[in-house]
Amino acid sequence: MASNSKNIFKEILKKEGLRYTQQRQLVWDELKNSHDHRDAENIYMCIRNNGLNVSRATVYRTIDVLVKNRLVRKMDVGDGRNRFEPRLNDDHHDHMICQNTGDIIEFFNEELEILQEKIANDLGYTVVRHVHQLFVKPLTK
Amino acid sequence: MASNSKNIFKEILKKEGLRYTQQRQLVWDELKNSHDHRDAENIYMCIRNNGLNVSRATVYRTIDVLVKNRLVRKMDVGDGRNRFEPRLNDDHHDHMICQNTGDIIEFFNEELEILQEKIANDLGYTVVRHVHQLFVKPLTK
DNA sequence: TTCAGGATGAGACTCATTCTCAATAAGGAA
DNA sequence: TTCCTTATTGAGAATGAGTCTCATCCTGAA
Repeated sequence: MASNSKNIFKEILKKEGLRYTQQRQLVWDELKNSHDHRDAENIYMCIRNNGLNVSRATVYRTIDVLVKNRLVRKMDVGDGRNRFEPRLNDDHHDHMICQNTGDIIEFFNEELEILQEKIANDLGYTVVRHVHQLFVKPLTK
Repeated sequence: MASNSKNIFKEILKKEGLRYTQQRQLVWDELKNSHDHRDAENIYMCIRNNGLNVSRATVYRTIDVLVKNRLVRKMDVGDGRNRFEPRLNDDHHDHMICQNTGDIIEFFNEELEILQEKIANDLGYTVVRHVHQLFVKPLTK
C-alpha cells in the first residue's frame, strides 16, 4: 500500500546515494497513483494546485531517478513532450495512439515480446528495452 | 536512376501545388543517396560543405514535404534529434539501436507486421503507421 | 517578357528540458 | 539535540531542435 511504495522509493534513493526529501516524495506521490500518461508540466502544475511548492527542475530531476530505477516509465508520443506513467506492478505493455482522438490505449502481447527477442538474437543481440507504438485509426464497419 | 527519382520528386511537388526549386532539389539530392540515418543538421551542413547555400528553414521545410509524401522516413531515436532516411524502394523496416555502439541496424519481419495489425484489429483499430525500435546489446557468448 | 504569388534566408522565436549557483535543509557524528 | 558537511532546491538563465516571420527573390503560367 501507500507505505509500501514509499519504502520502495526510500530504498531506491538510498541505493542511489540520494537524500530523502519532501519534494522528491511529492513528485512520487503525484505520479504513483495516476493511471494516465502525463507530461512533466502536468505533474508540476498538479503539485502546485495542491498548494505545494516544488520547482520544475526538481520535478524533472526526480522523474529521472524514478525512470532510471524503473518506478516510472517514460514514453515519447511524438509531440515533443514526454509522458510518464507509474509501473509499480511492472506490468509491461506497449501503446496504441489513436490518430483521431489522441487516446492512448495500452496493450500487451506475449507472442510479440518473444518474436522481437528472437529477431534480435538472430542478429547477435539481446533486447534491453524497446519502443513499440501503433498509431491507429478506428476500424469503420 | 537519378533522372527517375528527380521526376518522382517533381511530380510530388506538382501534386502538392509546390514549385520546383534548386533548394528543394539540393535537399532531396542530399537525402536520396544516403544510406545512413541522418539528422537535419547533418544534411544542412553537408549541403553547405559542398559550397551550396540552403537555409536550415528550407531543409526542414523540404524534409516535411518528403516525409509527407513517403519519399523519406522520419525516425525518433530518442535523443531529441529526428533522423531521416530515403525510402525510394519503399522497403519497410524497423530499427535496432545498439546501446553500446550507437549503431542502427535495420530489420523486417513479416510475422511481426501481421501480428501487430491483428492486435489493433482486436481492439477495433487499424494501424496507420508504427514505431518499433529495439534497444539492444550484443549477445556475449 | 511580365508579374502575381509562392519560396527563400536570416534570424527571431518557441517550448521542453537542462543547467547554474546561492541559499537551504538532510542526516550522520558527537 | 546541536553541529556541520554536503546534497538538494528554486528561480531563472541557458540550451537546442525545430518553427515562424517577413522583406526580398524567383518560378512558371500566360
